[in-house]
Amino acid sequence: MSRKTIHDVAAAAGVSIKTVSRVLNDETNVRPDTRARVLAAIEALQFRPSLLARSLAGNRSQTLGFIYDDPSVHHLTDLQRGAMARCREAGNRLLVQPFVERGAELVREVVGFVTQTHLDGLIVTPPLSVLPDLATALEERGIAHARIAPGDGATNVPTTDMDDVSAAREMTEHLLGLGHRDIAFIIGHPEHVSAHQRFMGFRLAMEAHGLLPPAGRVVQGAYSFESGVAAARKLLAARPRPTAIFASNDDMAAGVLLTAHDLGIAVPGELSVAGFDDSFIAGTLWPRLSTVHQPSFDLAYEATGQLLAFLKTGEVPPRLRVPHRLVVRASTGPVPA
Amino acid sequence: MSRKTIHDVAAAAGVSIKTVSRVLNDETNVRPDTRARVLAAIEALQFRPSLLARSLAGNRSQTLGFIYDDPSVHHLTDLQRGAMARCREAGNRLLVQPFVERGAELVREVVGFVTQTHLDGLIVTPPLSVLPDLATALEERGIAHARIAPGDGATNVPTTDMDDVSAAREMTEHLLGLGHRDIAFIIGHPEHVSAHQRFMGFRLAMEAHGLLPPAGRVVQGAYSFESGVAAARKLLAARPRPTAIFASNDDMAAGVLLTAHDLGIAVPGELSVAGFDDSFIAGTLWPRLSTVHQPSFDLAYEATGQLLAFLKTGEVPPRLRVPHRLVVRASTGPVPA
DNA sequence: GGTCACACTGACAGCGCTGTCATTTGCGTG
DNA sequence: CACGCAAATGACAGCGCTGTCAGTGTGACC
Repeated sequence: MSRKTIHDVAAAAGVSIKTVSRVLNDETNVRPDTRARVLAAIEALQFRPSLLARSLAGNRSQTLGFIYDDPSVHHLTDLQRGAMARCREAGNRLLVQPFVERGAELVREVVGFVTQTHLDGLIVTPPLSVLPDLATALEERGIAHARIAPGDGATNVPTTDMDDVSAAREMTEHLLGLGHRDIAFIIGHPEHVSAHQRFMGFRLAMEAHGLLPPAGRVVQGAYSFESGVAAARKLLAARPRPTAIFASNDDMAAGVLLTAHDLGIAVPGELSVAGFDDSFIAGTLWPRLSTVHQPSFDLAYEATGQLLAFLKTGEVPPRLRVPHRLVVRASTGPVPA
Repeated sequence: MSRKTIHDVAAAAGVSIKTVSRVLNDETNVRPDTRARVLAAIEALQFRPSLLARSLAGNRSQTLGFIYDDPSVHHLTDLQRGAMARCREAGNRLLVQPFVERGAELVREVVGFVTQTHLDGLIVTPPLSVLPDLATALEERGIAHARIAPGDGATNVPTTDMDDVSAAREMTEHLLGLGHRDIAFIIGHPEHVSAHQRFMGFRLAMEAHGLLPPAGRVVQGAYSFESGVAAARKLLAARPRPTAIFASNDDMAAGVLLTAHDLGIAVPGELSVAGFDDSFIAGTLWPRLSTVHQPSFDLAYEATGQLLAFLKTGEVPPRLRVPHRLVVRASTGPVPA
């Protein structure tokens, strides 16, 4: 089948290609019966306008880029789904692309990606969203983008995030409320601001109760399942053991849970375990994981919506803070006697 | 920044745009020093050719589509990663798009998607890869595509799959070898051929031992975690209980495991649980899940490679069967006394 | 030194659309 | 019924490349 073009439609409808173009783009000043005739021709020919030609001529590609470099599978999947859903609604496309480089090389790659593919804008997910040189480069070049969870500090681009500090504090208070005092904490990947913020929330809550996380009770993780296992091994080898472990995401919490089971430690009888994210995995673990619901899908959905709005109006919407909520399930319980 | 074009480069290098184009496309018949001059100009201007213009003029978009409609998160993620990795290597882009429609509507949507975006080809994942009318439509319209796990039956397009029947048989034999006779089975989503093939493998192995799956021991699932929970509830309510449950993917097996824990049934002491896929989740569950390693990543990686090769040579490579392997971990054990 | 072949280079059309601007049409008005 | 004006429509350039084909330079050879 040779491709149908706007010329075929124009010929079939007995109008000029420009009129077809007008109908295609829902422009005004087309008489209803002309429009109907064109529509009929489009339908009859099964015509689909070429997005390439459209983008090239119109200087808008109706395509957004989604860039990531995330070690946590579930969180990322949800983000991608959210961005894609919003794009679909708006009739846009989403081009997903991972970037593992850093520094000048990353900037080159990303800018090249945008330039080559005529992207209208970019959804920048953590940890890429925190990199200052990338942010600067994008702004300097006038590349529209939305940042997801870039940390505190004002941005002059559409931004969505959640309150990681408060969320972590709430979870810590939940643990404290259950009587725990010796609470261990597994920090997330240091490149993510969320890792620092969650740790901050934890410390704030502890301090509010006059507690300091004792030496050896705070372990560096990397947001991956494996790093959760490694951290748990270390923490659970100590004597006395902490009575609770707060892992700063679900994937790491899953590692803690598994390790506890391996060591024959009852959860939550002897050890409470808390996660963060409420990703798919949280509900599949046993015992079901107490966690903080992080609306990853919404975060990306809203960011995409904001970016689209910005593209249309040119106005930067105020930072959107998506609400979280504590989800207490079965993995946390009263401190053992 | 206004976009740099091939004209800018041509002017800077003191050659015609066509020569720049030649250098860009690694064509022959460019004198080395001319080439060097052009390359230098490209570098100096940080020029990136527009893929849109290229595709439009050259009639090749260097972009593949990846279409899916999969209820199993992990399997899909791995497929996408595989396809993306292969595309990257080849300097292509991958446009990921879900399709939930069926029948004529699906065909319309997919064909429209390909036409609009000038896709060079399509990676068709299960269950879309089994739909006969989609396959026919794509072939009729000459849309190059690779099918992943489309089931038996010859195809005249690049195809990759694994031997689901044998794999399920091996897992069943593993269970039989542990002394289990009363083995329950949870079927996958009926739209996927793999669901039928895995069930077939199970039955074949049982029959080889003179066993028939007793009534009520075979339950329909849908490849989702929730369907695994529902199926397990049903199966574990029966008296006597089966001594083993073979769920035809990991997500459902996770549901079984959780349900067993909820009911206080020891795994593998009182009940063995087997999965299929060896997805991310399998290693995070407790006890660690015995499963069949399905190389989802490779499946998509190879399919993409085959499609790319087909696009280049026009020759349909023979169907590629990616090897699987039984992964015995901790969730299966000897039949209880 | 002339000829020829071949490596190299460039001019130009055109991919399928949209933007700009000119032109035509339709309709109310005096 | 001519006139004026807004609505409707069309002609045409051009987005940034590649394909085609014609043209130019260069060296080998007699």
